[in-house]
Amino acid sequence: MRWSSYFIPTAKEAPVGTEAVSHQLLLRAGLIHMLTSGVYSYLPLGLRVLNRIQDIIREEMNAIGAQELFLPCLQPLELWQQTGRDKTLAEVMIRFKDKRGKDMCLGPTHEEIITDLVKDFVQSYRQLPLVLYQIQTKFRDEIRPRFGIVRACEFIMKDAYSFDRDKKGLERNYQLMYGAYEKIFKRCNLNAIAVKADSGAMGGDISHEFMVPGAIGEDAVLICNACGQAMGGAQVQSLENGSCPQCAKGTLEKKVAIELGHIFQLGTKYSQAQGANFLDENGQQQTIIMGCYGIGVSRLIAAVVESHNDAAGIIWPKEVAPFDVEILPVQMADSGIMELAENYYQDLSRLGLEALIDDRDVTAGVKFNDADLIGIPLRIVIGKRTFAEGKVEIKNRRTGEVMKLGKDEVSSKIKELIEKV
RNA sequence: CGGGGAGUAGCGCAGCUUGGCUAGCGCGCAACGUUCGGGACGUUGAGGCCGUGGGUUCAAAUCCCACCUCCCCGACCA
Repeated sequence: MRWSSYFIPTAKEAPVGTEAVSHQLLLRAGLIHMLTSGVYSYLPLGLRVLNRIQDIIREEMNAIGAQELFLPCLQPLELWQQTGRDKTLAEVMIRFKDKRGKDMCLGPTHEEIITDLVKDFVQSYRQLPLVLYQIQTKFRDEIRPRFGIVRACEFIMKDAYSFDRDKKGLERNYQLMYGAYEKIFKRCNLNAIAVKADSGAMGGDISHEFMVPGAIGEDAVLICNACGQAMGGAQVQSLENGSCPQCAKGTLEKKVAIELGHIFQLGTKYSQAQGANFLDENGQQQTIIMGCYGIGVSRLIAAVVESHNDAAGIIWPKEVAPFDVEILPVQMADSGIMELAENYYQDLSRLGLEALIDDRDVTAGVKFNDADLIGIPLRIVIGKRTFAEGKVEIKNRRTGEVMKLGKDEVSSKIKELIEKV
């Protein structure tokens, strides 16, 4: 992409009232824009990051045999009345009547919808297990939206649902999801820790939350300073200032954290209420055993920025960066420099790399500062300082390290350099 | 919903206490010139229902009342 014609509205100052670093940087770097409280637009740069995170999630979900589908967010309230969650989720549910006066809502989550779907198509144990997932917009009229896209009223979630004939199958799928979640967060360069959690409005017995401790967050985790054991959920309250129940040696340190994902062994809460049954090999009717597994996809963007930034801006991990490389020609008036920049741009796209070339006619300082702000991991700086000697500079956004390369080596070595970022 | 703060140009702010003439400043934006490796400089210019509605007054950004919106702290959640 050419910066001059690409929509990246960067800002020097953070908008008033923003507190979280990730919120400020996402706004300043032109990734998101607020429409109203808790409702955000994703601008081209933000959408690129979102897409890369979604790609990672899809790969890991598909790898454990989950199948992607896409459910409606426009939903009849009667499905929610079957489980009673029209009442338990009443606070956050956005409800309205359609033209015929029918009660409708915008889906705050999708357990009822998927159970209704599966009920219609699964009749036999031969069709189980089944694991389905989607990446979808959820609507929750949050009591208090916070920290930009960390808690939004309209947000993107990956939600997966497992359907098994017995508890053993559920436990197996639960473990597979657990493993996939660890991989997803690791690939996003997030230091997530899994803690046992309360099931809350979802229901069921066992559940785990994946938390990333940091400067902000709406949750808290306790971490033992001796054995490293992490605890969350109800334990945060009950064990605060206590000694570690795991090793009995260390004390527990409280840290705020962002909840990235939550997995639940639901059991039969929904299948029973909605009549999702199957026949076993003896012709006996059984209730499907369910699990559900959520990741706050849009929230991950904020969590990554919260974990990877410095005073100058965002430092994208290469796995989720909106571009692989930024090409920064310093002297626009120098035709040799511009030609080389254009050649790199062509070469990189031939190599399958996403490059952003800053072809704006602005001073070097503006380009350097904006480059730091939007945080592309690797930067090729072409300027007269080194151009005359046939060299260009490669700068690592994270370390600040600058390497000089012969101008003809760049295209052949760039992939290797990106790998090492 | 309870408690606190704030709405003045695209963004950041001053002015309000003690009403008064054409509502200012910085950034950004447009044009021209000089600059050109870490947010350059000069000149000129465009851009405002001062959150909304009502009231007080000769006169309201400023005083009074009501409402709306946003942010921060609590309960909820990915």
